[in-house]
Amino acid sequence: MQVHERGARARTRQAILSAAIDVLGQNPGAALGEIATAADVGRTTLHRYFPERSDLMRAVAAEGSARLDHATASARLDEGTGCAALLRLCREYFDLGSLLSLIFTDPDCLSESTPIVDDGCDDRFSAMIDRGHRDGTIDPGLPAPWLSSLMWSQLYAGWAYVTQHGASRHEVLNLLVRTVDGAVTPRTSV
Amino acid sequence: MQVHERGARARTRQAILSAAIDVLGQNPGAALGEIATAADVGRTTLHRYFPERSDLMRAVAAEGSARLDHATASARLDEGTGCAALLRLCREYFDLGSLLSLIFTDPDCLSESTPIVDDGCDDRFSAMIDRGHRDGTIDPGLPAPWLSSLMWSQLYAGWAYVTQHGASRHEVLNLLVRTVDGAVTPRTSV
DNA sequence: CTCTTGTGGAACATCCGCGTTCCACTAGAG
DNA sequence: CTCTAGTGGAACGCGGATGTTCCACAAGAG
Repeated sequence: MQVHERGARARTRQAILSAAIDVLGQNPGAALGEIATAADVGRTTLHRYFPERSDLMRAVAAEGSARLDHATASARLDEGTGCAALLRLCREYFDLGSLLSLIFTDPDCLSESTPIVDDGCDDRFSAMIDRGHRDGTIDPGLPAPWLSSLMWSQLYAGWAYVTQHGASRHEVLNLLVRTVDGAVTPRTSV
Repeated sequence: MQVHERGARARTRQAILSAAIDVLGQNPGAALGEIATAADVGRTTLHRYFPERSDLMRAVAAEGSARLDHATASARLDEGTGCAALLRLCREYFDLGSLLSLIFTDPDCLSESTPIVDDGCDDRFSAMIDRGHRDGTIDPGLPAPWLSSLMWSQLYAGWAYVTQHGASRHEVLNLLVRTVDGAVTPRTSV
């Protein structure tokens, strides 16, 4: 039954990739043995799916980019005010979980597949920020690249806060949205 | 002249430590040879000052903690409103430069010497935030530990922005202060 | 000058992660 | 049952980083 074979192989491959994202997020220089242990497979099996470390890194980058693109699509960046879209994006990205650590601690990993994070060169993101500048929901003094850095750093801080302090994802997400909202909203009094 | 000898040894030791902070900040797993090259000394000399890698790491942690404490003291956390003190702290910490990268990419490194960063367990920091909560300059809905995470993540984002985008330190610091200020200031309209 | 100090280079043994190979075990298809 | 796919363990060679030793060189003190 080839379908079952593919199912088993696909399942193992996915387990390795998920474990790799978790482990590499906390330690980009982790040994392959650690990843194999985390995935609950032997190191031999890992090498059977990804002969060299670089093969695994490429697959991790592809998986991460796919999850990232899915989250971006779910945020519907072109709907509502610029600020509302930005906060929707924060909520979607926050669900990426441990992938946030990997994106932040190993920027070069994903940057070759999807150079979104560091460079603010994502057209959709820039367009969203520009819309916010025009509709008055985002401070025009804050350029899109800086807001990209701002958002990613707070996402990482929030995720680290959850994992290290054992706080509720929901509560931390609320704090995060609150501070991002406050940071980008034009100051009415001043 | 023992003074001169001590001066020479202290100078070399300091050069190694500064180079280690720079190099390890960009790559926590850097080889000792890279650090030695960056410090413009031979690998033999590095081992003469720090026999094992762990010795160097400890010294780096001590040096980082010292710089951190000095910056904290310069911010005079007990003067002015809570928000003003927080922004002063951001300005002082931003001057730490490449040490920011090390603190953020290798949290375990300094956490044993000065567990400030992740835990919001610094009493002076908590007192400053509490004062801000009372004097109305910091949103009472934002707890001190989260503001600590927020501040550090923004500092790292700002430093990375300077090093990668080649932006002016002054401009980036202004953006940083602007967004931190907006994030913590209570919303008057809402 | 000589002697001490600080240094750098070369060589070496060692350790650890990587990549490979081979073999034994288990579960499901037939 | 047999056969096959998938897996895990043991062992090996390789390469890079580490830690050590020895020796040569330069600069300043005496």
